[in-house]
Amino acid sequence: MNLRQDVHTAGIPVLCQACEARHRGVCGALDSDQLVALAKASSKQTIEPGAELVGDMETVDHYSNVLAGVVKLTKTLSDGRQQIVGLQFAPDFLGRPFKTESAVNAEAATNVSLCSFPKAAIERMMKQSPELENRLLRQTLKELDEARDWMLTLGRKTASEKVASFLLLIANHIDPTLDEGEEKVTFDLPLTRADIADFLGLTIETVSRQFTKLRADGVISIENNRHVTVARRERLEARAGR
Amino acid sequence: MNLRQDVHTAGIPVLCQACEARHRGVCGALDSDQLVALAKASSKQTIEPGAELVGDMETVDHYSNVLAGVVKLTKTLSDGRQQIVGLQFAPDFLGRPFKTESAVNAEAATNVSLCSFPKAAIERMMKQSPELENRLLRQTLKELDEARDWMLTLGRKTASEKVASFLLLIANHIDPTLDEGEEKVTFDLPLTRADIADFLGLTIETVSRQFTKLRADGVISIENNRHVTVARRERLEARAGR
DNA sequence: GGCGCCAATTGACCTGGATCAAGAACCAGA
DNA sequence: TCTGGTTCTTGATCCAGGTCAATTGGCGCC
Repeated sequence: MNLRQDVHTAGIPVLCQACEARHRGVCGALDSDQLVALAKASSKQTIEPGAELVGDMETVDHYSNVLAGVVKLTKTLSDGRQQIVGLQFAPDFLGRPFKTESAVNAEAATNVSLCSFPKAAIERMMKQSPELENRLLRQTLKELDEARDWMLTLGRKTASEKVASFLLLIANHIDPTLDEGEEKVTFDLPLTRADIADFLGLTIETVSRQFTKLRADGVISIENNRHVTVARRERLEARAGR
Repeated sequence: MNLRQDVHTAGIPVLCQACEARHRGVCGALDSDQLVALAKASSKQTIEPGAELVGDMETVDHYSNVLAGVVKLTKTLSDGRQQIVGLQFAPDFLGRPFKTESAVNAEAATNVSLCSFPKAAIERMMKQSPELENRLLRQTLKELDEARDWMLTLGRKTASEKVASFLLLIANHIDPTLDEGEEKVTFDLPLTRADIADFLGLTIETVSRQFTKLRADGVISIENNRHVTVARRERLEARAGR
């Protein structure tokens, strides 16, 4: 985590080396001239939980890479009902090419650090570099796959399956290296109960009750409301539905 | 509709002119040499409702353009619960670049006519033509926007809001020219009640009851279970939630 | 026309998750 | 260490939508 910050604060135009290392950032697609140009235009910023990054219907003038933390993408009905339609983890790209207005609200769920570029700079480079466009296409396809997976969860799973699915999703994102295998996993929840409810299409009370049930059944334990230990991942997977 | 078939049966390498005319097909991105090559490799096919186009987890060896009809993309849990995660209308592109296996099931909802190409041919052209990749990126972004819109519907809307949203979605797709304005609209439902239920995350009984209610309230009328007339679109919109 | 089949509707009842209302735990600041 | 606000949990009740069970309607076929 500190490594990433160093890359940026050092002021050297190796911008987004960290993103590249994780194989999904957009900057690795550029040649060194382009990188220098982009480095000049880019800026790193740190954001507090709850801060709004991009307002719904707002004109967007920059794109960003998530360097650390979790960003939630939400949609809201006029009466206040809210749904989280996506979670962006490092090193995801943030922004909607080819549209000036965002259809979603982007908000920091945890402390977030971002590297952002003016919209115009990225769009200029997209025209020059097909490789950059290719990366954006891959990331977009990945997000589409994730969105469709989640539609199955939202439309057809029960509350307890939803909560189990959510925990697995977080577990897999926090440390993708131990994806398979590893029976026991530990992580901090990046979302509050209210956020989790908005992600799952449930109420906070239902989420809380499901956590209680999982605790009672010895599947997980929770300390300080955030720090989760999954005792037996296989049992969570069984509950998540296949 | 017959126009499109003529383009293909005529055997002339102006393949997918029809797609191009609708501004979203992929073929317009190619130069004439490429079009000739693609025309040789492509084949037009007509498919009956209910026929499976792409099985879940199946290896995919071709991509297609939807020329007419509606294709449903579904996901299914092991116990049979099903969710429609996308509807593809003409001239949408069908296929998942950069992956050999499909994560969804594709099935004809109505009579469908397709123009399909071998995977390899498209992928070769994608490398040559950045314009083609650009079109795929735009289509994918559009699908992502639609998926996220639908997540809000699945997670947070009531049954009656869901049904109203669905009717508007179909109405807007059937004839996009009369998008705004036009108080009265008429169209054939491309989906059965069971399909609609799977799209909305409801049961057929609930869908049916909501239709009955809309009929009783004079918002719509239905003939032969498929032919829908929306009497007052504005009232539907009010019910769909904003 | 009558018959069989499947899709859609309708009704009666049940239940998972929402709602409403207290508490308990957590945490920041003094 | 207390104190006040926020977040989380727990309990009691309610209701939208699911489940189960007929009935009706559309349509092709004999």
